[in-house]
Amino acid sequence: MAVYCEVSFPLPVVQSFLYKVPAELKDRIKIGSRVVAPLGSRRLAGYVLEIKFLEKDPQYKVKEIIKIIDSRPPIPEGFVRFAQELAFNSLSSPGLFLEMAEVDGQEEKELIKVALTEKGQVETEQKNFKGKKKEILNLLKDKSLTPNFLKRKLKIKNINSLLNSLRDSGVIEISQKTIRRKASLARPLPQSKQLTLPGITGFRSEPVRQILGKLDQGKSGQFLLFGSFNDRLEVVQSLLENLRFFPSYILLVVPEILQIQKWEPIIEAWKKEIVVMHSQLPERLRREAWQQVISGQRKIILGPRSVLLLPVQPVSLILLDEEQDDLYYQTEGPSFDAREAARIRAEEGGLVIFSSSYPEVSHYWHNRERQTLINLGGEKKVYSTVFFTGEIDQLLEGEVKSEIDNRLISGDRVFFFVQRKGYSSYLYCPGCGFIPRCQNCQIALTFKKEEGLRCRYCGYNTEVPEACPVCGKKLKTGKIRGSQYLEERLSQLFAGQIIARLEEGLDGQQEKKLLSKINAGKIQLIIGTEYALSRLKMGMFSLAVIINPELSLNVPDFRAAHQTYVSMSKVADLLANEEKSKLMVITAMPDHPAIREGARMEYQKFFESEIEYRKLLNYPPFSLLIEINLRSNSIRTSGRLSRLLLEKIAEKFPQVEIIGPKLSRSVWRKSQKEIKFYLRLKNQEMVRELRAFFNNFRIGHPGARISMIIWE
DNA sequence: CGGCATCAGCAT
DNA sequence: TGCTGATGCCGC
Repeated sequence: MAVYCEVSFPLPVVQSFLYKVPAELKDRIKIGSRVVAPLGSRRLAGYVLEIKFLEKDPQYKVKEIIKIIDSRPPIPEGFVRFAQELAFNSLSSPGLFLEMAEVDGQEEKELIKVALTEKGQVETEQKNFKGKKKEILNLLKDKSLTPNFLKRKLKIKNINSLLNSLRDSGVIEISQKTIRRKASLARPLPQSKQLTLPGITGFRSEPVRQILGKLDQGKSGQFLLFGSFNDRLEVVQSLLENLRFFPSYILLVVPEILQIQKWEPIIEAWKKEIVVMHSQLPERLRREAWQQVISGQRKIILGPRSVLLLPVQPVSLILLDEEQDDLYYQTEGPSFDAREAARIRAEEGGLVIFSSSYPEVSHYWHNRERQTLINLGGEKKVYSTVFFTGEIDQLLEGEVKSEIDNRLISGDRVFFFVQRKGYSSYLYCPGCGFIPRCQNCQIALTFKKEEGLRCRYCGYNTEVPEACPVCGKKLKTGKIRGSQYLEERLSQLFAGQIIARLEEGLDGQQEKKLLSKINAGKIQLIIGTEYALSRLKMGMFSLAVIINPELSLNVPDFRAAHQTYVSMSKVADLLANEEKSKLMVITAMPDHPAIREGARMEYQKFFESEIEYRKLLNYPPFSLLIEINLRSNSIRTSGRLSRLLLEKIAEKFPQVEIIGPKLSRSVWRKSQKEIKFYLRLKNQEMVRELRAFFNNFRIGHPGARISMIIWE
């Protein structure tokens, strides 16, 4: 009987590979070992998922492991299982997640360098080559370079075929050497004397008792902590106090690095115990932080979703703050849903606390049903709300203007929340109210003289109709007032005032300057889109004006109302907690629950009406939606794949309803198109089967970049 | 992902 | 015929 092992590589290849373990490595190989193995013509570092004993080789030919990298201990088996489960759920490879878990990087790296040979020196002088080859040789004249550098510098797609042909004609040589780095050694967590929890103390004792009660019984589980940010912080503070001497790690997760600053009170209070970790930390600081973590000196880790992939054990508590935030699943790099990752990690015996002032609607519903909802009560903020249904131009000259004038005189800041940057126009029929809409997304098409009608969501383009297709009248242009329009109007009305526009497209420097001027009170009028909300401090405004929030109800997504509610509440959060604080909403739909309750921060009222709507339309939580995204460089390949995929789903899962597909823009690379569709399921039952099906499909089509998000 | 084969378009 | 970029398949 020979020893074999299953290896996963950090490549976007879902399947693992079987290797034979040579006799001399047999005793040292473990689950979680890092090994070097031949794959194709390459030698690659991968991770051992499984060790097997087989009588003989399977059908295909099996290669041997080259060596074990044992400069640090193997990754704990529990963590390997976590990576596997997460990879299965994310249609990704365990190896990719395990690689992300190596905080201080690989200790061995292959460095490839290209240099001219003597023959090459001569031939370059003689100018024997043309085109790209000539350019490569010229660059190599005085020094050797890496293939990647050449690729970027000369914008060559297929650098290796060029280099290989140059090497074959003997003018260059390609050398390879391994770079070694010192690895940090993980030590076991120092044993603590305290093994059971102490009597619960602290201000927020009731919810804390509820949470810790479960932990004390060694059970895993989850809670939804609903309440204002400050109330939630108090609970966290009390949890940390009670867990202070508990021998386990605590992960505090925020949706983006920017949000870490909101946690300053906790960071300050726990200076000696907490560590902040994220990718933008300089290399040296990150290593230092990691040392403090693995030595057990600091057991509270605060950071973005990547902290969920830190191989620390045991983890007793994971807090996912602002759990409704899209950034938890829409981020660059291997895609995974942080909420799911947190849930899986907690299966080893930890607790997950999802936390928010405006939880995702079905999440709230499920937790209420399961009685895992911890309700700290809504916002208790003092401010007044006014709704206007009129035209913004007139309002800006009348009531709204005098209000703004007052604030400017008393030195306060005023925030204007707009839906988009720039301008945009649309067409409508003055006779019957017809608006040309996108045939895919059902949202109003924007109108530009030069390019006609275009969908800002999927890019669908069409010509301007001569007349209204319904009643034959001539179409008119309507205008949506974006940030640019507003800036122009405000600068006319408030001559002499500096106006800041905080929106996508600012570079880091500009943004910093603007923010520091705003914070210093030098700029009092601030216009911002969604982008501005997480960058401005809470409570720094005395007046906020929300302009046409109903536009965001238009996006073709069943979560549109909730997202509108969230951004309205976030604007309200920017107001100071004072009698004179005022929120003005200019909208055509003052009675829509998302707008009415969003402005007042009445989450539960919004929830009650939204849940009715969900029930009516059979959206989650009353059905389960799987959102599938297919990404590719060319629409043709992804189109072909999506057709194939949908055909197979229809065949294998006839009871599943397919919604879509439609074309949309990638959130991260806006130029990249993706194909999106939804599958509607009655309940959880078939989810695992569908996941297996998708993973299988990926093995058959390794080029396909598919991601899936489950809304239940 | 990266290596490798294959193909089409284009310049010789 | 050879160069070059694009596309697709595969790895144990």
